Amino acid sequence: MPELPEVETVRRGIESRVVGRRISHVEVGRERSVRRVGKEAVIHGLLGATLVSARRRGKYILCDLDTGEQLMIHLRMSGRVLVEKAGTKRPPHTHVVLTLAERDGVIEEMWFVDPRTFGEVVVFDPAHTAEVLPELARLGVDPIVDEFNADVLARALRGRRGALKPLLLNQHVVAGIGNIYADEILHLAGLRWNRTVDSLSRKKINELATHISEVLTQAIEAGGSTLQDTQYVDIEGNVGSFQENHRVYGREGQGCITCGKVSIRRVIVAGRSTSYCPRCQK
DNA sequence: AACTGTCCCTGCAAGC
DNA sequence: TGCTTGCAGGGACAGT
Repeated sequence: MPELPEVETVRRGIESRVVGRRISHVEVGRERSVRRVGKEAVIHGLLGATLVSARRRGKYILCDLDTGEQLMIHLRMSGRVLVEKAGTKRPPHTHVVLTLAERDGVIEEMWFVDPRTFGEVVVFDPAHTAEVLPELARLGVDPIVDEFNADVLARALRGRRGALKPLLLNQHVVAGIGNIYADEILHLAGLRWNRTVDSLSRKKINELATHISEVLTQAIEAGGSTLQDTQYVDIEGNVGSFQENHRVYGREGQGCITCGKVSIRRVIVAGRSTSYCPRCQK
């Protein structure tokens, strides 16, 4: 499922393949994908526009357009962005198609594909960001885009109650971590999902900050994680490889890579499947 | 204010 | 074999 590393990989793909291209045609096949502002705003806002940048904040991709408006793409659970030559057979659930004006004799299309339709494509005036995308202002620190270290993490966690894993999943605390990377980070940090913030020594916070940066950076380098359902692929259709480095996620019942002594256990925390080593994570 | 549980949706795998 | 059921989960929202 797309979390920060997968979204960053898609962002880089958009940056290299779509930024600088003028949009000559727009198709919206399923209105649910554009539910926030509606079909007309998306078509009218994108037609004739050129993407001038592709940024990311948490799991949100934000592109500036030369018209002054912005394009936001959120993949949620099953969203994919693909670029293919015009005329290529589109996969099922291709809900938004942007035709990119001819270049070097080739016409390409950017597809937004999303079987489960949780994802979104939004076009909006940045002057109205607070009304259209109020959640953007509430996003916490992005460990890759923003300056991120133990002090920043300590500040983000200050005053927070409850278990550590739900806090890592809370986009208002740290933006971009989802279920897979939360489990991977906690295993590397030797911390169990139910630890509370006030039980963490300064040394543990330092380690946690280091592991957040490390795991996300390494996962970006690996092109993200593609699970068995192979939902996630990058803009060229390639799978990621970080799943080969997963230490706990999806390894229930298998031996812990760190201690080799006990099996990875799985419980449900905050409605999410959670894998951990009962020996290495305290 | 900040926490937890429910819902949205489809594809896939397990079980009868 | 072919159906039903459960599971996957990001984030908004309602309820506490």
